[in-house]
Amino acid sequence: MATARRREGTAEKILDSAEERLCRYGYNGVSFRDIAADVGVKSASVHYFFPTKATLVAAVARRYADLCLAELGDPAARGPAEAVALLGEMFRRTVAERKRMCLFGMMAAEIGALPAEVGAEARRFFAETLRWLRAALGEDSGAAETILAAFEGGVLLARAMDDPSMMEKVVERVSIHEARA
Amino acid sequence: MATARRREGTAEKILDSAEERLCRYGYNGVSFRDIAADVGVKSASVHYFFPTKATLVAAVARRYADLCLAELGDPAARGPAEAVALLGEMFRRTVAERKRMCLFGMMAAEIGALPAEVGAEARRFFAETLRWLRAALGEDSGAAETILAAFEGGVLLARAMDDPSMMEKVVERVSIHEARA
DNA sequence: ATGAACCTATCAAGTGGTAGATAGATGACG
DNA sequence: CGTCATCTATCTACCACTTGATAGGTTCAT
Repeated sequence: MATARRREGTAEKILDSAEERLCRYGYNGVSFRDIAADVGVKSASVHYFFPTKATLVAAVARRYADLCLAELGDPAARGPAEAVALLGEMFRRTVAERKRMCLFGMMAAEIGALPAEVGAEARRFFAETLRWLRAALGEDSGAAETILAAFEGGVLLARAMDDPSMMEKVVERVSIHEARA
Repeated sequence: MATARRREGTAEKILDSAEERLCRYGYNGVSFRDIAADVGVKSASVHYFFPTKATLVAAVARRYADLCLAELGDPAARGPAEAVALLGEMFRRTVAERKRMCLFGMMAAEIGALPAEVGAEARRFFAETLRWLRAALGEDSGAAETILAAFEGGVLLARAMDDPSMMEKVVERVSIHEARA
């Protein structure tokens, strides 16, 4: 869901590589050495910027959450249908263009294997996204959890079946439902 | 989603432990030694029954998928609303009673880190479950993907927020929507 | 000459996997 | 019946490799 960045220093390149790998292989599928190779440095240099794996992954999570929430913007500035379409489009892009998990979808699945500080960041992301959705839909709608769940699950389905159209079907159907409501 | 078993030999105990750990920590969060300790044998004995990690995890996936699909039964034997309620109940139980991921939800997330034979088993599970749902809903409904996505995503949300009521809200809302349709 | 940004080299722990021994059950055959 | 061979399930002991992490040195711009 996160977008492009340019003119990066080593620290940002490390975050980029870590994010990419976390979204594809999960926490235990990422190693300092792989990240270092992506960036073109040695693994000790990764430790220089991020002393432990927990601090590195927490930094990735924080940057990712901030970027997503910034992209969502002010829920009051949009009607319910537009808000759902915007959120759906972010998920659709993650699948279609990046062919990877939403970072926090991955972290939600693996939460039992994550350092506590990373789990906390995941909880924050979902809480804030739900708050945003509820604000956009109207507080009494009660659809926020289901819409977010459908989008996250759509990514799972599309990845498991290796078929991005799964995600598109979900976004389309949820949008229609919400426009009708 | 899988249910209880009794009078097990070592091979079944190994599958039980592996399934439990896979649902909680993911593929790379499971080790032969941990499983062996659960069962009360040495890791070489696990290799005796399942020579490689890929064969072990594929066996877990096969058993899990077969059990789930057997529990779903014949889609023609139920109306659409009942079918959705049954599927929803299976997901609800996974979260409320086991406090873990649906195995294939986890595998969908981590699919990039999985041996090919395991990924194939995941694809089979989702394809068959969707086929079952489509048969139950009526072929032209087009809601199957979204319903399954919402349920899988509901598990993610409930785990990330450590709040089983998330899953319950999703099941409830999807059921109501489907009963109305 | 100070400090940031790297490096080399290493460590202890854990990984999947293998080799070979052993104890006990099973069964065939004289 | 006895006993010999085979099979199953388990063990101990190891191997090569990867992991996160650390210590200490080098390079280079300010």
